[in-house]
Amino acid sequence: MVTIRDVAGESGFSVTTVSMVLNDGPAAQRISARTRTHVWKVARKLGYRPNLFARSLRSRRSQTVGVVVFDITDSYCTQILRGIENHLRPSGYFPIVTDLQDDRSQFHRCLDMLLGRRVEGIIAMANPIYLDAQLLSEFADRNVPAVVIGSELEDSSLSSVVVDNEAGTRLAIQHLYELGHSRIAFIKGPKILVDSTQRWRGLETFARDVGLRLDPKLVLEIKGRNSTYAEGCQLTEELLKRSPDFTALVAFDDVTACAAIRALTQAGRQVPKDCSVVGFDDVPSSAFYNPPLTTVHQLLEMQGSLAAEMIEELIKAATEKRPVPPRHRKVLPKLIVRDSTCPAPL
Amino acid sequence: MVTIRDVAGESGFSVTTVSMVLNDGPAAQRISARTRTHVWKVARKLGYRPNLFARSLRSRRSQTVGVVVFDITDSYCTQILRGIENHLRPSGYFPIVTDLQDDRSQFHRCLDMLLGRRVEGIIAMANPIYLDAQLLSEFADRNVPAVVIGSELEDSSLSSVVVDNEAGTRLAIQHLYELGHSRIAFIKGPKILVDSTQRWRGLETFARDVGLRLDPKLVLEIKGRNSTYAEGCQLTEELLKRSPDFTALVAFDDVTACAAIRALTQAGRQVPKDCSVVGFDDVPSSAFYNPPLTTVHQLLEMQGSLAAEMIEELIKAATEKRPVPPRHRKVLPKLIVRDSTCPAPL
DNA sequence: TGGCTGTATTGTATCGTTTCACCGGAGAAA
DNA sequence: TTTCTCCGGTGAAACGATACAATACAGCCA
Repeated sequence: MVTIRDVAGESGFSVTTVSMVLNDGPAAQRISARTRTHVWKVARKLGYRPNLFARSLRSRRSQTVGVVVFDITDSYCTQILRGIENHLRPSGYFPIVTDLQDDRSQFHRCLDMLLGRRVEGIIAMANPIYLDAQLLSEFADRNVPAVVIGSELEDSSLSSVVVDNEAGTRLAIQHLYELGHSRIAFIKGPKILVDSTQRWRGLETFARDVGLRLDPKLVLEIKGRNSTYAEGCQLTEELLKRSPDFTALVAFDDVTACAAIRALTQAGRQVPKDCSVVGFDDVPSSAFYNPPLTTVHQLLEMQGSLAAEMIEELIKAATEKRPVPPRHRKVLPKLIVRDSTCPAPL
Repeated sequence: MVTIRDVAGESGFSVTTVSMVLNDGPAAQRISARTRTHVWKVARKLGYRPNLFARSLRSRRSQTVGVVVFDITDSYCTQILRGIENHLRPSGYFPIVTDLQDDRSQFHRCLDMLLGRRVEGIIAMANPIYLDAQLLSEFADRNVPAVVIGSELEDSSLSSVVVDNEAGTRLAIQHLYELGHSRIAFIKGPKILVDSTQRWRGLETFARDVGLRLDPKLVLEIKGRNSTYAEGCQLTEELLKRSPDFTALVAFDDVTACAAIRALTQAGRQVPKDCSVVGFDDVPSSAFYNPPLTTVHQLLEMQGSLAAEMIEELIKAATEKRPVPPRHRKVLPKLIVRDSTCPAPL
């Protein structure tokens, strides 16, 4: 293994000079251009790779950011991850990922792991079921800059990035309204999720704004802690039983929407001809559903990118011992129209 | 930050002793039990966390394994990742993940990243389109133990883990055969993938074994470099045009199978009543398709786990300068029967 | 000549561990 | 008594980088 000392020896300059040149920081400007190019050439020739352990040990900077995902097999997490990574790369930070595996109790282990590896900041994806305010307050305790994605923390000292749920469902119902639907059924999300309330509010306010009546008989709610395919099917069957004359359905999310389509198909109703369905999230498989699903797309990659940008700011502020107030950003989703919606039957 | 020196001072023992005790290696056996418990107690009391940079710098061991995924947003990769992580954790290794982002040209960057972080071994997920033998030979050049998942490398010096494709498709066609189907259509995978050949061989040999005739008119092949929903639809339409009397279809993979179901539905044929469909891979969304898909499940988590086990062996061998021959393991998939298959119409 | 300035470069301590050779003393063997 | 052997533990030198203060030297003015 070739060390900085080897480069120094071969180039005829001191290790200090080599270090300054290779780091290409402000200090490198004090070194003459001739020396700089020469040192670079020698380093390249010898195939020098700085030892990150030595570097981090001395400089007390790890150049890493910890990322806590609640389930690495969930595309929600990985799309965000993609955004984080791409944003972090140019700045020289490296993401270190730990997976909660949908298990709240692993949070401590993950956090310890990251702190043990001396990450300079942490980005956490908050499945509200697993990651609550109490758990998140640990970040503050440990005195590490942190950004949370997917949980609104207006009152907290943590920064956050969230999707604008209300705007999203407005897009969804507006789309159906413009297609001429007026008998619309709804499956609301579980009460414990703030997303549920926000998404519902978007539907309600739009309906009020345009004077659309929402029939309470056509509104059902997921009882479980989170949405499942099975419950989606079951609630749809219940809706059909209650009042089979609806021509469109807005589901809390894509899982529920797909389940609804399945149940409608099973009941002999064709989607979208007999009933339009719209979801929320735009999970990757929704584009290939039978039929392809009209849904609200969260810009997950962008959310990751934003979070990365914010954590970089926080880290910079922290190293300069400059206090910064937490920031809260909300990203606007957009409607993706596919084949699960069509004009209302006359 | 509390260091080992603080623990030494507080406990009254030397740094060396503390180090030996806390590492709990063979050397710790030379220290009396009284001392050991005392040191542990002090370390816990002070909240001591060893500095991994210092440790790795001195010991020349990073306790990390590099993982190269070809696309982090692909559930194939993340399920394997889950298996790797769970296997690695108890042994104290930490996986460091880099993402090729479906871009072959990023391979060098990823590899450099990992080697720069001094990983002790590498596990690579081989999407054969992006990761070929030529690229993989780099591992050998860089002299780092490596295991490849998803690419058969019998002749190579690299170790590998693969799914038994042939056994998988045998299960698929056997299932249809037992349901009474004899007019079966097939969509073969792209020629450049070895998986395609292997999966086809499983179908052929089973047919030969039971005396089932495969009509060449009912066999189509994906022309693109990899399977897509669009081409799956198109090929299914072509099959229907050629000879609409088939009662079952075996697709190369789940994407193709879902596309086939979509195309069949569009053409007015109900699945499974008019035509059974079976896929391969069991991607998570297949369980929620309309209808839920019968498919061949690859034990991805187990594949990851196996790869992790193998890399640990290789690392151990390498540190002991003991040569080990590459190993090649093949895991048996299993059939998951859902609602896209049913007995053949009489 | 001497003193001053600024630029280009250097020497050395240091980060927090592990490693390796060594050591004091107690008991056993000679 | 002397020598040996363990046992239980220690001191100091790495590991490979960065930080900081210091220095050599050329150029310039008085």
